[in-house]
Amino acid sequence: MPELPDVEIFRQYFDSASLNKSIKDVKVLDKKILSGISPKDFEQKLKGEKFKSTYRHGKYLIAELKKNKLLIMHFGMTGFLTYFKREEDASKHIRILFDFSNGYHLGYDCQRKFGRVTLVENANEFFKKKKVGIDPLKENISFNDFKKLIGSKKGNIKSVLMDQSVISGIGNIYSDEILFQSDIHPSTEINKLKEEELKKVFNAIKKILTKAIEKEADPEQLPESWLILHRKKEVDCPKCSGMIKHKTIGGRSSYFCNKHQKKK
DNA sequence: AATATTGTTCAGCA
DNA sequence: GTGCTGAACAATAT
Repeated sequence: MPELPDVEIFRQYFDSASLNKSIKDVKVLDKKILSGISPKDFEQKLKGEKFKSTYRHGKYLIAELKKNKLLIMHFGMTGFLTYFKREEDASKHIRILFDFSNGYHLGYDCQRKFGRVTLVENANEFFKKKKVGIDPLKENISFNDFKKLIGSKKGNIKSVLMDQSVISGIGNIYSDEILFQSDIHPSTEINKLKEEELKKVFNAIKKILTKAIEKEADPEQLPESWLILHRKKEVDCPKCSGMIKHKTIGGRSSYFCNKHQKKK
């Protein structure tokens, strides 16, 4: 679930819940979630601090504490944040817990433990080491830059869209959505795409991610015409008279319309 | 009971 | 070096 729009909503949630509150205690409930730092170090370095501001890069949420102290969170497949007061309102699978001095708690919940949390001094260094590509909403890249960026890649368009070292933030669900709305079959080789098709993809990325954030990344609020609400085999296409098909592409479960997303 | 699942990473191979 | 495939990771739902 947590792709770029979801993480942006997490960021807004984090802001309204946790900014400028004194962190009274930190509990690492599952050390597997931590990367590159020991639970002891992590807890020690955060205790008594405050989250000052946040930003997002791709699927990463970054919270700044003091200068040169940044909490970086990735949500894996099942991660989310939960802010609550009473213990009985805590969700299952909270792996890291922040206690604020106002008596409230912020939980980092991650059922499948694929998410990772770390504390770094330099975010750029972290992203460089991780080979994380550009954020498609933050960096205002031109169509020409986009062409250069993905033109150096080979393989099918879906895999390239999901390649985090090129563009950061697009996962399985949104790559399907982008191609669905661009009328392109997900397994189309990227070098077979015409200029106008690339342009469609370029525009769809921004349009779809922005719209999804506006609708709080909540499927119930997203337009009925989007593929995201019809990710099932053999249902009618919400855009044309075609049929939704399923296939594994780029190692992921992909859905597409057999009529308006014809394989070239 | 077998299978599938929104993400990332790595091994093995072409 | 690049790309592809499959596996591993872990927990749950169908």
